[in-house]
Parts: sequence; structure tokens; C-alpha cells
Amino acid sequence: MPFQYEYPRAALTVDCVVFGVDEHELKILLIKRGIEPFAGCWALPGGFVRVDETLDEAARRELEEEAGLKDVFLEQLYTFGSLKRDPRERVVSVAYYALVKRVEHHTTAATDATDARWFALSDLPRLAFDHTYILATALERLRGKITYQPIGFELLPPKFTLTQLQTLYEAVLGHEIDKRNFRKKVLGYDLLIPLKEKRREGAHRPAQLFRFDPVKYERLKKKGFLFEI
Amino acid sequence: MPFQYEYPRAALTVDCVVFGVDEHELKILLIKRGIEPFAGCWALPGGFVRVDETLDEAARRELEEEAGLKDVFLEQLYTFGSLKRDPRERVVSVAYYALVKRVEHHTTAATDATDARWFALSDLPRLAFDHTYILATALERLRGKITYQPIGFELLPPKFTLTQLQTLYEAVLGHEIDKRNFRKKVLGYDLLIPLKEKRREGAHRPAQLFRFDPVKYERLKKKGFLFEI
DNA sequence: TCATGAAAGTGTAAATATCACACGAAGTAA
DNA sequence: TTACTTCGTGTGATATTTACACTTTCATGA
Repeated sequence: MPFQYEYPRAALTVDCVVFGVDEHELKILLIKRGIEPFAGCWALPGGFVRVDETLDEAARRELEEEAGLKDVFLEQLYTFGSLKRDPRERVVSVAYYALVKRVEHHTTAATDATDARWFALSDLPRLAFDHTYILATALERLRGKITYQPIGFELLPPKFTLTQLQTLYEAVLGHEIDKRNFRKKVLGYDLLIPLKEKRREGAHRPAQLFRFDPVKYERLKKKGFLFEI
Repeated sequence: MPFQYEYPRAALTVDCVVFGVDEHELKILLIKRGIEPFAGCWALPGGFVRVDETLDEAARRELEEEAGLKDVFLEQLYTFGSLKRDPRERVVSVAYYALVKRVEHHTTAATDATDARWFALSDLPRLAFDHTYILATALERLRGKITYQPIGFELLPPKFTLTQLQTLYEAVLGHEIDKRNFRKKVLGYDLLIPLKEKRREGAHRPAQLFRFDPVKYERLKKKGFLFEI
């Protein structure tokens, strides 16, 4: 370092792209901003990082405060640091993405008076700041990740059918998958434990329920196991 | 947001994990720290982010100032935000990784009076802060990335032989690869342009030189092309 | 000039993985 | 009992991956 500067400081935020699956569609959770800048505009849940919390903690805190979400899958995505992201001043944002099970059960009433809503990808509103860009980055990451790591289960309830799982993959990846080949492959990894029957959708043949086995997954991972769909 | 806080600010740094290949080994560039904390200790090149530069700009500036490196492949890795990373105060660090061509030509003399050196992975010194952890994260990322994106070329001189390329992959991935299968696969992507002969290592048959074609790569990428080694 | 040493360069057959594809079974409701 | 809808299953054709060994080319030095 040729010269010595006083340590500069930057305002630091976290922003979370929250994915959920509702029937046959991939959805994103957005919050309506109450204050300027971009008051009244939809935005990713997020906020300033406090000095006494880690980035992960900040992301989880904001998810709970703004969206009433706890215990979700959460992973750091990317850090956005353009100079003019925020009109107020220079703000650096560490973006995360989260995967939420059971979108239908997550009542937005759980959030304290904040206006939160799930949006389909095809029906996104204009977003505050550079959040459209962050969202696009997260989607790209999710599509990549889901094909080589078994994280799809994080978007489903703990007990699910193979049809649900396939529908989820089709929603995320945006193309159809052959039913027989999909089942052969997924079951071949031996990560799903069959449970008892289920009679979803009343009038049809009931489908076998499965749950994901995280213990088996950890064991296989240590042996250099490769997942791919 | 239930309450209103004054925006907290955090000291922000960038740190760069610089990879290079020297003969048959993957190496890392480290800087000897001149000042406290960790004075005299080896560390990743990096430093504070100024308020009027983006994160990428800060990383490139530090690489040039501390290591005399310009025009390298650079990509954001991860942002580290534990509370006690830095003994002085809470410092959040955005880590990058860089890939450098021609390690042998990069004289550390180019760096202005800083003590910079290449270290083999098997011969790493104790590092300042949490830099050992950052380095491990970068290595994991490089190993993953190199198998599904053609970034290996960034670690070789502009003209290289297939044996060099294979040796590089073996160094990064840590296992041997079959020569015929490797060549078949790499040439199959049609990203390498053959040049003229070369007579490295005196007394043997000269090897064909190639260069990577970034234009072809961009074209293929747009058509949803998949690379894998 | 010829013999030697060392890396470069090349093809094929077996094994494995992927893909395309259609119908009987199981349940509910009318 | 019939109609309807979703669940669940296997095979053969094709493409990809893997394992494997010898000849070529050059420089050197006897």
C-alpha cells in the first residue's frame, strides 16, 4: 500500500430473493416499501446490517421481520457494489437467496403489518433499486444449482410425491421432463425415503409420499458423490 | 421494518486469491504485511474499498498496487462477514479470485517495494486474518468452475500446448486424466485454434501450439452451449 | 550417421448412460 | 358399473464415456 488512508466505511445492506413454489409456478416474495426512496414500490426483503450481527444473521433477521419467515434454506448469492445503486448514498448490498417450503401455508398475515406478496415470475412488478437485476442473478443461480445439488426438496413440504418434485423441477428449469426417466434418476440416488399413501386431488389414484433423507445425503457427499438432474 | 435505525456503516475490504500455474503446480500469490495487525505475516492481496469505486475496481486497484498485476481474469467469490475477522473492528470483506497467465514472467520486482511471493498449495505459510479459510473457499470454487467453464486458458500463456493444458487441469483437480480422452474432448469443443510448432524441452518431438478463441466461445455460449471436462 | 531417449500424437472396442416412448392399475364420483 | 384422472412402470435404440498401447518426431551424443 503506497499511501495510508483512513478506513472508509460504507452503508451495508442485505437483500433476499425468496423463492417458493405454488402449484405449478415458481414465485418470488416481495415487500411493498413504506418509506422513501421508492416508497410504494415493491422490493426484495432486506435492510441494513447492524454492526453486531453477521451477514447471515442480518439476512435471517430481515426475513423474519419483513416476511415472517424462519428456518428457511438460505445461501449467499453475490455482493452488489455499484456506486449509484441507492440514490441516498453509496450502499453495498450482500444478496442472499432463500428457498421456502409450503408457500400456500405462509400467510402474509404473519408479517407485522408489512405488505408482502408472492409474485409469479411472469407477473413481476417494477422493483426498487437494482432489485430486478439481483432477482435475475438469483434465478440464474437457482437454475444452475438445482441441477447439480439436491436442493429442490427445500421448496417442497417435508412429505411430497414424485410428481410434485418433477413439477417443481419443470417450473424452475422451464421445460418438461420425461416422467419415467425422471423417476429412475431421482430414485437411483437413493436419497428419498418412501412413506405411506396419500390421496391428493380426491378422485384419482393416490400417490406414494417420500421424504428427503439429509443424513444419507451428508454421508454420500463425503464420498465425493455427484448429483445431477 | 418495525423500527428505524440510523444507517450503520462497516469498514469494507476486498481480498484477492490469485492463482497461477508454474510447471506442474498450482500456486497462490501472497503479500507480506508491513503493518499491524499481523505485521510480518503473509496475507492475501487486498485492502479497503474507497467510497468512489466499485468492488471490482477496488479489487483491480489492489492487485495492481500490491502485486503489479493488470488485466487478469477476476471474479467475485464470496463475502465474509464474521464479527471477529479483524481484531481492530468489524470489517466485512468481499473476496475475489484471480487467474494469472505466465507466473514465471511475473517478477515480483514489478510490485512497488512490497514483499510478494508465489506459494505452492502444499507449502502455504500461516496467513493473516481468516485468509486461510478464504483461500480454501476459492480453491473449492476454482475446482468446480474449471470443470464446467473454459477458464483454464486464463492460467496459461496465450499460446500453449495440449499437454500444458492437461497438466494444468491435473494440477487444479488433483488427479490424472487420460491423454487421448482429454484431447478428444477438448478439441471437440472447437474452441482451440492450432498455430505453428514449438520445441519446448529441447530433445523431444515438438508440440502443436494452440490459442483459445474467445469469439467462438461467446458465439457458442449464446446458443446454450455446455462445456465440461 | 545411427542408436537412444523422451515427449507428442493417434483409434477402437466395451461399458455405461441417456433418451424416447405407451399402457395397465388404482382410486373417486356419478 | 362406468367414466375419468392421475400413478406407476420397462425396454430397445442411440450417444457418451472409459480404458488402453504403439508409432512419430526431434535432439543428443556415441
